[in-house]
Amino acid sequence: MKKVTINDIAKKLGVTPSTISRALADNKRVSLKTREMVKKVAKEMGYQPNLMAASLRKGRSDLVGMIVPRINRHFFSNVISGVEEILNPAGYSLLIMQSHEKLRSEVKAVNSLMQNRVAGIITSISSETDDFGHFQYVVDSKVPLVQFDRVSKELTGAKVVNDNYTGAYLATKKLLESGYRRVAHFGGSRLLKAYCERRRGYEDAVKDYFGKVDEGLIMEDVITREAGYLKVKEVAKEGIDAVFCAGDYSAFGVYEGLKELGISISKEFGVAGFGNEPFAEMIYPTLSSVEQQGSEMGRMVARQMIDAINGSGHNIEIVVPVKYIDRDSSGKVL
Amino acid sequence: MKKVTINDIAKKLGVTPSTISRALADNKRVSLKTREMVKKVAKEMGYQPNLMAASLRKGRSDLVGMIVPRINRHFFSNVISGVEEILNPAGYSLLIMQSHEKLRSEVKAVNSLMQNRVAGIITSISSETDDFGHFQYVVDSKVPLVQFDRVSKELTGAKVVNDNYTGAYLATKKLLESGYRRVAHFGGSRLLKAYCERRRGYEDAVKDYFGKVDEGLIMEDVITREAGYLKVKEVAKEGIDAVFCAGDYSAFGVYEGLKELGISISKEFGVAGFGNEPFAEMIYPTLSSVEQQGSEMGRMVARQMIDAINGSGHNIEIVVPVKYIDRDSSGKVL
DNA sequence: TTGTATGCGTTATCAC
DNA sequence: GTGATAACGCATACAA
Repeated sequence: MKKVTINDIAKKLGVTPSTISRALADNKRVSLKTREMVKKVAKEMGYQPNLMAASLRKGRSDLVGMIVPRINRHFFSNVISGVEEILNPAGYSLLIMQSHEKLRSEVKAVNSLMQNRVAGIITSISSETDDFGHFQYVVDSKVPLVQFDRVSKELTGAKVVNDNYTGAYLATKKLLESGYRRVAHFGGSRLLKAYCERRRGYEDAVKDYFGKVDEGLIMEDVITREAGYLKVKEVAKEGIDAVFCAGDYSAFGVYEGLKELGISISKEFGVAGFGNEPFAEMIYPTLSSVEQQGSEMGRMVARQMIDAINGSGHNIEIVVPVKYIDRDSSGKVL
Repeated sequence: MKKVTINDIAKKLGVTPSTISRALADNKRVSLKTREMVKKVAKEMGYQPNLMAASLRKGRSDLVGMIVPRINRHFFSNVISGVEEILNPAGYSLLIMQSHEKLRSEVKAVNSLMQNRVAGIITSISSETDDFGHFQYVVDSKVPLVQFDRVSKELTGAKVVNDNYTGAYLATKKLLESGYRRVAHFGGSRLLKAYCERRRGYEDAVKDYFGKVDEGLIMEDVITREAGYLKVKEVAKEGIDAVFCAGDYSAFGVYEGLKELGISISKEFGVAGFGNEPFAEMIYPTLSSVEQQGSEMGRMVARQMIDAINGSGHNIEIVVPVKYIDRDSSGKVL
């Protein structure tokens, strides 16, 4: 089955390819009658436009590239889903790549996308990335770049981030109001703004409550389940009675450590996480957490991208609200 | 910054575009000296090949399409990850679309991918799909189609599936050996082979143990958390003392129902799931489940696709082994 | 309202 | 070992 082209249709109808091209594009300069006829015949012949040819001709494709650290992370896959929700109906398809948190992969991904002449690139920067040359190249090439979650101030273009600060503030505040006195913070990498913001939220909440913050209660790079487990076993004996974790996985590690120590979560020790992973409401006791609205974020990102592609892009940072979900782990009710 | 083409390089070096094209492709017919020179200059000039042009000319692209029901499902995102792991180094990029379990979206996705002239399509069929015309069209167009997990016998091409049967058999067997006497099955849609296989595994395990299976213990379309919750409340009073669920989410629903009924999981009522979602080992008691090796599956799928693209495709069904993970919910030890 | 001509950037088939 | 030329399928500026 040979692919049918507009030339084939043209021949069949006794007109020229240009007419077919215009008719299929619903160009008003073609009579309605011809347009309908062309579309009918095109369908009958099983015509499928060759988007590569069209893109080559037009100098731009309907492909949008997306680079995320890992696709199989709840948050990222939700964002992807939200992006598709808007981009697909708008006629764009998503070319997805993973950086696996590696700069090298990220650079490769950017090159691959650029070679595919994508209409734009959406990305959440790898945690390892400290050089932005590859993304600068994108910007310099006038290819719209929209960043989300993990963004760099060095790069121009739209940025969409979570309100990490407020989420962290609310989670910490609740722990304090529940009566816990020494609330620690298990944070993430200082290199990523998202984690800095969460730390700031924690600090401000503590400051607003106590007037000052004890730096000794802040531990950085405690972001995995394993790290949370080890760290809580190390510090729980030191009078700490609650912890706001910058991620749900480390919060779960904290659960494991506390259970092993025979310390009752909630009753004796408060815990709050960030991310609202599916398991947060499934574990015992249920984990208070901050929900990042992944798909909502994806939709915002997609809209920014469409604007940028249409030349009406803004160089702004959009803050998507988060939702603090209060559950049992941060109350003293149990 | 105008895009630099092979013509620009040719002009700069005083040779013709053909030579540049050949040199960049490492064609032996051009002298080593020239090849090196061309590559050097190309890099200096910041040349990025235009893959759309190359694809148009060659009649095939380096894009592989992938259609999954939902990207933000643990299993599917793992498969995607595995596929990328193999496909990217091989020079292919993934064009991903979601069907959201809707036939209409699936058809649209197929058309979109075909219009982008993908080199092949990887898919896990939507649960709603009962007509395969769109995929048949792919096959007829000689575009390699590789199916995984949810496959249809009606379509030729490589298929990669989990060993659903054995996983279900082992999970059920363990429940029986733990001493539960009336083990029910909460299954999925009868339309999907994966669920049929799980049901078969359950049935055979029960048959091997009791000599016969009580059809009354099998409930279909109980696959969501909500459904599991409702169904277990409905049947727990009827003497059933264990259930093998075709999915972890319904198993969690069962947990919720049992807790509400004051029935002790494991001690009084055994539960096993399928999928080994991250939460399975985080909930209380830990949930026995069957692990589907998503990324391994993805890698197999990708290899089949590459073979198919290279013309050495096989029309086979590959069964990827699963791993039954025995945890607390299916023992009577607690 | 339709046709003509040209080019998008690349590769492949001839020549030389 | 390199060059000239055509073609992939489509869209558009310009003519008619």
